[in-house]
Amino acid sequence: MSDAEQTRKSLKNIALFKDASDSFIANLAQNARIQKHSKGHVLFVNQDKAEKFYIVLNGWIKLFRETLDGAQAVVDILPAGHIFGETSIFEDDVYPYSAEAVEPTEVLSLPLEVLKKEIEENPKIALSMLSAMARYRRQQDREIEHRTLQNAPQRIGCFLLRLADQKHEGAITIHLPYDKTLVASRLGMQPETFSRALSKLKQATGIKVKGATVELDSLDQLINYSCAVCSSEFPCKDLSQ
Amino acid sequence: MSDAEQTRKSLKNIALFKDASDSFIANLAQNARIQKHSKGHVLFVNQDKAEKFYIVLNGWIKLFRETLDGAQAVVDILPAGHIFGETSIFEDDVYPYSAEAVEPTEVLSLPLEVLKKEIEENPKIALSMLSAMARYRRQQDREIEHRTLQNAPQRIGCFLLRLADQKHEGAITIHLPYDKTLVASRLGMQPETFSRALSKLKQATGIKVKGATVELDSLDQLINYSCAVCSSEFPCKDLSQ
DNA sequence: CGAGGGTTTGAAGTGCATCAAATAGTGTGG
DNA sequence: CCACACTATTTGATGCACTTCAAACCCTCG
Repeated sequence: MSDAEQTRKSLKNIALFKDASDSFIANLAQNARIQKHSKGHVLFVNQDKAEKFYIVLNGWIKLFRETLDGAQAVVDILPAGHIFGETSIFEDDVYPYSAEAVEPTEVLSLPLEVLKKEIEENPKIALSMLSAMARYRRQQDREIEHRTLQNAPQRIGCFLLRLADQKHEGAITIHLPYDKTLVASRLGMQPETFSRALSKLKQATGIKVKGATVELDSLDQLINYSCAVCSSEFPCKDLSQ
Repeated sequence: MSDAEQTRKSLKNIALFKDASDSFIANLAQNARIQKHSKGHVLFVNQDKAEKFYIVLNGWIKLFRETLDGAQAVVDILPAGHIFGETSIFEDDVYPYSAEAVEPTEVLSLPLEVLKKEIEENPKIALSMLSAMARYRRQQDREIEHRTLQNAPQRIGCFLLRLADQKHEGAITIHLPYDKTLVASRLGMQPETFSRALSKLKQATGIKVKGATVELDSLDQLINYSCAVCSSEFPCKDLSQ
């Protein structure tokens, strides 16, 4: 697939652009650049002046904020097809977090200016953006709730459930999408805590863990364990995109 | 002041409506109802069908989510002039949290339908709403970071700083806006922890606490203590509205 | 095979929660 | 104005969850 084709296809798949006009997509595509980043590369840091937004083509991007003494809080970890940096339009044109490739990663880089203009002129896009923001907001509310009410093993169980096909019946195999260390930071805990909490979850629910794969006889094992301490009914919707 | 006057004035003061047309404000005002709620009254619960949004006229509204076993996570505590329930337009028309008056409280109740229509038809309002959502998003990101990186005394210090006039030089007196128990839940900790953490903060920074008032010789005491473990530079903007 | 990261395990410490009880503060009716 | 009831707040004692530091183990890949 040529770069131009890939660009157009990637843009079309973004929920934000589902009502976008072809001319807008074409305009974006024309200004798009594909960037390849190696593991550990930092695309931008918190408070940088924002001129681009991005779409992940493959690999993984970690969004995070960090303090002077180096402690970091992971905001999110994004797979292919996800967009980031787009909200800076409304935030003094600076990024509200830092972004780093945690794997060799390709991203599409696009000018915020073009998006900004379109949002101001095309109500449909503004509405799509509002939906996206509302969805993100719900996700964040849920995240805060989880950090407050769930303990480490329960948070892991909840994370696994969101990775699984939630309509699936019977036995399932789940693959962790990235390093356990990274999952730990995504869930706001230390790698050691993650390791121990996973053992506890294993013992409490009867799931089988082997390296990066997790096998369940049924989702109910996890649902009973994790969803009891959550205000959302299972299945909790995937709000990530 | 008559109810009609108060209604109009309250609407005009909402950031979301700063670019609203007079006819829209008039339309909203016509459909507005003032409700008085006593302490403890629950306006709606998480997942209720959403038909109204609200503006706090006086008193305090607690937004929260709770699990089956009664544990609750406080999302926010809103003073006069704040709006809530408005995002349900984009969320399947259900409320994403429960709302309770924590004091005798008056709210303005307004039909979501009218707002929804206006957002769809008036790009200016859609943009205002986007700004509001972006601001809220930043606030949530910060909240998650604080819960991850700050300990209890630091979170209290940060909370006090946000209550203070951040440009003020020299000595300041800060009044806690509501019950210490409520502040504790707002900060995601137990009342006992709050009490002990406040003592620790007092001892570490030299602030003076007497009931619900806190006296500082200067903001620097708190800034050094709390902002060291935060990714935002002081002064961190008030993002609440 | 050996180096280096990721992962697990152990031991010890810290922070917060929990349970229980004392104390302070507030509003009430007498 | 006082006594009482009730709630908010503080304090103490204890336990659990998570972190931290250290070391071992495992896996992968050159």
